Amino acid sequence: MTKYTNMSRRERQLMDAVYRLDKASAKEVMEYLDDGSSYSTIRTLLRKLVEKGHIKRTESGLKYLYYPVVKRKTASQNALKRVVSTFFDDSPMLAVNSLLRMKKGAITEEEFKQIEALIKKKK
Amino acid sequence: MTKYTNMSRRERQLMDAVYRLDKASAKEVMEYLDDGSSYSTIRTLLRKLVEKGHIKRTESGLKYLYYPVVKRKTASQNALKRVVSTFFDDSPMLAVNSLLRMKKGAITEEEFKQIEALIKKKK
DNA sequence: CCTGAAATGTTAAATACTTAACACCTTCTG
DNA sequence: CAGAAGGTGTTAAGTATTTAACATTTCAGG
Repeated sequence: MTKYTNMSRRERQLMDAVYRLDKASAKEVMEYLDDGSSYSTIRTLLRKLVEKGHIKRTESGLKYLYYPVVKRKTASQNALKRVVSTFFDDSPMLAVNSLLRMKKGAITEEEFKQIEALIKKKK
Repeated sequence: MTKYTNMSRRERQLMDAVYRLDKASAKEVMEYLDDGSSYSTIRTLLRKLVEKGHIKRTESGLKYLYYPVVKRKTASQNALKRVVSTFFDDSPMLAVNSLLRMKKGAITEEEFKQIEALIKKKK
């Protein structure tokens, strides 16, 4: 039984915005998305996300700031897992491969060192 | 203006199934998902995806096999890009980092060689 | 042949998502 | 202190998604 608790398209879109902005007012989210939706619409969507427990909000002066319930780090791991599972046969290494190819420009010395260190730790 | 042509929740779910199965009949998709949806439901969803141009189908005996229009490789790159952009500040290297940490168990000699080769090519 | 299994095609109701209008509440400013 | 600016809360209509029923087709076996 595949559980099926993902978000709707729009909810996902809003969540992505909130994750990128880290913590944002309705206005900031609206400006970030910049897709013509009214301020009212964005507010309603954010409220729904709060109701569903995906984000919380905190007062900041007279307005609210919204932020994700699941920490960015956790969410990023989940997102990667999903991609790895769907497209890379559950092999993180295949995904690494793909990312390295994707990267524009050279890999700097520093980046190289970092990867090397991680790999050593693993071995 | 953020364009907003993503799929619905359910569509995304079906597409993921099709990508994992590579090419599958409605029945196979249903069994893969195993979420209690009726066969009829799965078929309707697949038909919609065909209508929207996300998948195609080909006859195989008396049934149809469905397969994605966008190749697995392309789709995987897009998916990675989205995650990297949302959660890793557009830095593929940060995502690599995260993937290496995620990987269970050690990194084999072969895997290490492969990464090394890729990095060399980049430098 | 004729019947059942395994598909498919079509359609429509139920639910969920999406959008935005309208009314109200604080500040700030002239 | 009136009213504009920038917030908020509530509500409801319009769309899209989601589900599944029902009718139809094809083919294999008795």
